[in-house]
Amino acid sequence: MNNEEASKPLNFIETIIEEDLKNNKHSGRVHLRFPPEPNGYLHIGHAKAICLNFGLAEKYNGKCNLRFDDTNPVKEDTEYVDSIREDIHWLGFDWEDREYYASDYFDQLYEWAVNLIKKDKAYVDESSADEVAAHRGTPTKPGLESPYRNRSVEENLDLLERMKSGEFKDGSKVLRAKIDMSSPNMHMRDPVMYRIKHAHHHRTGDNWCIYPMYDFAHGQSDFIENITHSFCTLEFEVHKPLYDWFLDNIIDDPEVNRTRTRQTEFARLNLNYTVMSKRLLLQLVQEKHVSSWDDPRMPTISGLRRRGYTPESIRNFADRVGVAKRENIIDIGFLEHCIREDLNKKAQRVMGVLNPLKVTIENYPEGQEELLAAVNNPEDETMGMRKVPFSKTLYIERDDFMEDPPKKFFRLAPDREVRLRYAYFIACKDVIKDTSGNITEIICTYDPASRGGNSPDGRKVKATLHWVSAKHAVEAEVRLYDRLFNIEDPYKTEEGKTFLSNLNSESLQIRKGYIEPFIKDTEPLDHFQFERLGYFCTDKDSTPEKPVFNRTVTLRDSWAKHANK
RNA sequence: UGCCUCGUGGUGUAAUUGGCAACACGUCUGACUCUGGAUCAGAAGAGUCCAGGUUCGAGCCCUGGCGAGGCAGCCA
Repeated sequence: MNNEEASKPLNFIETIIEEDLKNNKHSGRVHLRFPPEPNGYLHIGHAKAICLNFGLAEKYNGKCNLRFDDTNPVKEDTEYVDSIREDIHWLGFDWEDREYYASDYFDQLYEWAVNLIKKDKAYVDESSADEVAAHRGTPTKPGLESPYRNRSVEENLDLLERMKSGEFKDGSKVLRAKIDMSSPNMHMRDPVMYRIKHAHHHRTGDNWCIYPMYDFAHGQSDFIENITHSFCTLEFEVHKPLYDWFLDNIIDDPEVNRTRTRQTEFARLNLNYTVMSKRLLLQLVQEKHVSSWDDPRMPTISGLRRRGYTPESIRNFADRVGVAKRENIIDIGFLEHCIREDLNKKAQRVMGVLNPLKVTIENYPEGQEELLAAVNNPEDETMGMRKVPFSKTLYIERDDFMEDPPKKFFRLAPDREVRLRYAYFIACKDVIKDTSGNITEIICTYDPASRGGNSPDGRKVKATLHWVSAKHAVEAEVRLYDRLFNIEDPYKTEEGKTFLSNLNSESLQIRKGYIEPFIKDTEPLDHFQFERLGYFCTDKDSTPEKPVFNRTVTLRDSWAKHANK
């Protein structure tokens, strides 16, 4: 731990860990785990949990396991385990050889279930699912005991064995813990431990036809792996008494029980202008509202990666949003701040025009070309310089010219002079329009003495524009992304509508861009700043013949802010 | 009308045995600038959900309210 870390105030989770360390509860060990279910792609909310668990392990010189919580074969798939592995590694974390699966523990769990029956703490119930639900009561009304609750140990043992051997149909029987049907905590009302599912499991194949429930697998998995602290999100808070009940009834040694893992809950991450539920993200993918799980508009880690987010920016974001128990909604602008901050330091600068306006420099010699020196990154001298070609016919951004400019518009206008970055001062002399009055071209003159961007007489210009030589420009597809939803809270809908009605129909706009030749050899995941426009990232669809860029985020734009007022 | 958890600037997170409510993002000024970017300097913005109580002193302790979220899958 460095000094900066040591002086930073602790969050409530670090306080718990340090307290346990101080009391030597686990002999100085900190051993955590990140336990995703492989039923979907990881999103930025998971990134918070990943950074929390792996980050804490790093900070306290401990370990963090990756454990797939794969107790429900009908929802899970190896495609998801592969993506989860890739995403965590990409974020920069490593679980070494500690990649575990809840399904690794099926034998042990079964043995514990048998033991619980022997202690008369579990029974086989053959009520239907509807009956079980009806008998459970409601949060305000106690439940009713099942008619099968008091079978003999022998009968229960026999029935469980036969459930396991495949004798019964799905849904016909369950194994339940015998706890308290009148508990004020619904989860303690004889929770289901095992259900019958004749389904193929991505790892255990057809070995099993009964599968443990989350509650009967999670705490025990933590225990088996010798986890010291089990961090999960708030919705599991009401499960904690059950987490403890199973372990208390499984572990016979009181000393082991005293030091075993404890669950601590924290508030999950929420972001405005997006949704963070795997179910809804799956729906967006399946119904083709987005192209895939890694569509750059998705809040998935793979989507953010493709969008151009860096691991550092996400880790920094996770670190800075902090962790607490109260519900929170983080402004997506804060995530954007984090990526701008990182890319500002790292990104290669390049000039590109996305909405071109042709400029002819009338006093520039026909056929002449020259190379002008440009800085690759003003924030990082070591990134060096490059040459940008200049010629008589250029493109500038259409927004950078106004025939009749308002008061605070500094850019190009008739008879006004501006600088072309790293090139020359130019002044607008004429405007050419088509028959319907649209501007098709502007005619400018340049000042040869201002080569490189400064005029020897010291005169100032109020604006510097980016530009590209028409002849040398590389054509590219540029994908401009915006927020996926129109409103902060996509769940807020009119009567009878779903979150889909809040989808932003303009979240993707495709443009043909003209980029300086420097980007010719770009490869997927390269980051650039297109000067004055934003940060861009080469897409995986990109080819040398047809480069494709995704806009990660715009630059901050105080003019746009002013213009919108 | 049950149980659990949580209420601190617009947003998020702090305030370690009670001691002038701090930091970040955002917002607004100004400086600088070959990116209306970055950077730098500054400002506004909460008296800590409410009401009582203990105390010289309460965001923190006590009591009572109010509000928000979670819990009734053979999902996790």
